[in-house]
Amino acid sequence: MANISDVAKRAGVSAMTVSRVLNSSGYVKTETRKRVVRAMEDLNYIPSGLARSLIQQRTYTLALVVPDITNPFFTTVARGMEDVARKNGYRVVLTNTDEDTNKETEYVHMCATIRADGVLIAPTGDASVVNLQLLSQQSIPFVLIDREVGGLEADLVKGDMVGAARQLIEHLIELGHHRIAAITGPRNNAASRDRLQGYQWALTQHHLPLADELIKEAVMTRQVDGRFVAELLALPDPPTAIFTANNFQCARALASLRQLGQRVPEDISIVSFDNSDPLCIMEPFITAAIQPAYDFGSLGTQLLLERIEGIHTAPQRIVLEASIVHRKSTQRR
Amino acid sequence: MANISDVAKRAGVSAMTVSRVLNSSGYVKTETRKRVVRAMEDLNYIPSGLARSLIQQRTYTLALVVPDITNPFFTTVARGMEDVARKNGYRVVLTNTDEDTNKETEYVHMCATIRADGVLIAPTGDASVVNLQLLSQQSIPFVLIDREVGGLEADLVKGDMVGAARQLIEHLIELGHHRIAAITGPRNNAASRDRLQGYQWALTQHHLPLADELIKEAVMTRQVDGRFVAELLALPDPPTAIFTANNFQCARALASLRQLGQRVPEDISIVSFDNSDPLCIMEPFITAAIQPAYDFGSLGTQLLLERIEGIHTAPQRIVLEASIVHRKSTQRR
DNA sequence: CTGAAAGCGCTAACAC
DNA sequence: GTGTTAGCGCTTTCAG
Repeated sequence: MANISDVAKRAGVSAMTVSRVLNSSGYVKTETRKRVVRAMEDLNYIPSGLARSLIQQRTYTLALVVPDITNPFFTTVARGMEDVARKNGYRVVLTNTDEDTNKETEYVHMCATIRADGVLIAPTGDASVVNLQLLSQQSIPFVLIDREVGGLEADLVKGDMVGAARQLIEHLIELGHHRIAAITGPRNNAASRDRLQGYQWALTQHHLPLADELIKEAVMTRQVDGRFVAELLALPDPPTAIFTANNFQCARALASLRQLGQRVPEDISIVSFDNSDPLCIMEPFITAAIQPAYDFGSLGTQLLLERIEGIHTAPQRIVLEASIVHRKSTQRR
Repeated sequence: MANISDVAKRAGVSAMTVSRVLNSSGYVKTETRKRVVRAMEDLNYIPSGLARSLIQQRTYTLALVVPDITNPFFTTVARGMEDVARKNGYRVVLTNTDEDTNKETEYVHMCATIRADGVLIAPTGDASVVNLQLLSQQSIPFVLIDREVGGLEADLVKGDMVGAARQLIEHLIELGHHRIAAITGPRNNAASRDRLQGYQWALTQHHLPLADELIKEAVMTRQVDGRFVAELLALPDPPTAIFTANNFQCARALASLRQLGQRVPEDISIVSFDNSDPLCIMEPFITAAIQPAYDFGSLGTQLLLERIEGIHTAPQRIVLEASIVHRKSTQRR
């Protein structure tokens, strides 16, 4: 692999002149430039990003740290990030924590090792605070997406999940449901807490009782426990509607319902979050709160780039509205 | 951000000793080591991967270049790659070409710039050959997955798509279908060609006519043209079954059918490739050829790592069988 | 067991 | 316009 002095030698100039051509900086005689360009082509020269980054103290690399790259929500975030990053001359490195705080630690460490210029991160939970501190220590700017971390002031782009959950539940209440189950994520995760809070507020405001047995705490990944639905239906006074807090929980709930011979929405209603996977247009039937995932990525990255350029100082909080999409998974009771 | 000589100074040793501790290479007195470790912790020292890679001429970074990271097939490939890479001390950088050969060129260039140690790539099509040559020029090992490139000898992991498509079509034929439509990908793409070939073989072997009007050439991404199905059904002698060549084509076909009031499988049967997205377990009803996507990633990466270590020399070809999963989208005619 | 010198490939700062 | 020198942060090589 040719390096800069190979090119310089072949063009009969110094390395510095080659560097100038490379960066279109400083003056280079047109004729010299041509000779240099020719030499670069002859040698298939591609400059080393490593050497460049080492001296410039800039890698033009951003990292995206998400809990599950197979979740359509996060792949959409990734696209939003990618687009903004590319437009600004940055690369993106994707990483996947599997909702595991230790893996997250590893990846955050990696971000430091590769000297990423900034990190967009959907933290696994409140325990992520140590990982974020690591980034701060290394003075790597970061922006949180989707999830806050208890007691941490930082740039953030999230959805108004309390409000969205509340609307979903109120929709059910208006349809006459008052036994509404919730399958949500773990409580050490701010996104889950918000969604559950919206659920609780709606019930409380409408003077409906909160029943512990109607709340199931599931994981946010694909490995959602399949028994929750059966347990709910086995209750003495079973729910007539189910609220699920994400893509996977909803899919699993639907599968369980089908297995148990329950029809949606005739026998039971269901609402969810983020159920927007175009792959599932085949059954576009879940009434859901759709968050603007692409904007999470693009706005988050813009914030991050501003941080990197050192433009503003006070942490910014961007809260985006979700849109409630009424489809066919709910029915009057 | 602390560097190696900061640590050295604090520990009262030379940079070299710190390096030895870092790499557990050479002898360091236990006591000295302790002092060094202490200093590293005090300073939150994280060594620069840039400087390290520059001198070692190894980045321990692999790249995965796929046409669509939102396709569950490729996210599964990514997981397979990630797992093997991590186990061997390598990082993975994911990139997304959107089935666009120019974007692919950019990303391949990026692989060279960051001095990736190797590349796993599902090429966009036959035109990708120039991109692969670029890699060869830069002596960056690569392994093809899923798709061959016309006239290029290279390491490869793919599925037996001809065979799998043939089986799917034969299944339909056995059910009494003889007007079978095919919605496949572009012909400049080896994977599409294989699938179409399997379709054609099956028909030919069973002495059924090949009808051009039954073959629709779609894109492989989400943006599948929605009119194909309507066009097929508008034919004087419309098909009684449809074969789609990937996830997105199948989803779009199903949506169109539903819109047109066609029931599956009562009115029309449908079979597909790779329809294994767990998110769609809600309607697990497509009879499909499921390729071992995870193995594409893991085996491909193993091959790649062997290449990087320079273990073997003759290009290896690994062809994996798909499993035909009979579900509920087909019916006797 | 530890250190000094050199250099990976590039560019910032200064000469000429 | 172009070249020289120095150094980014680390490791290799060789000395001690």
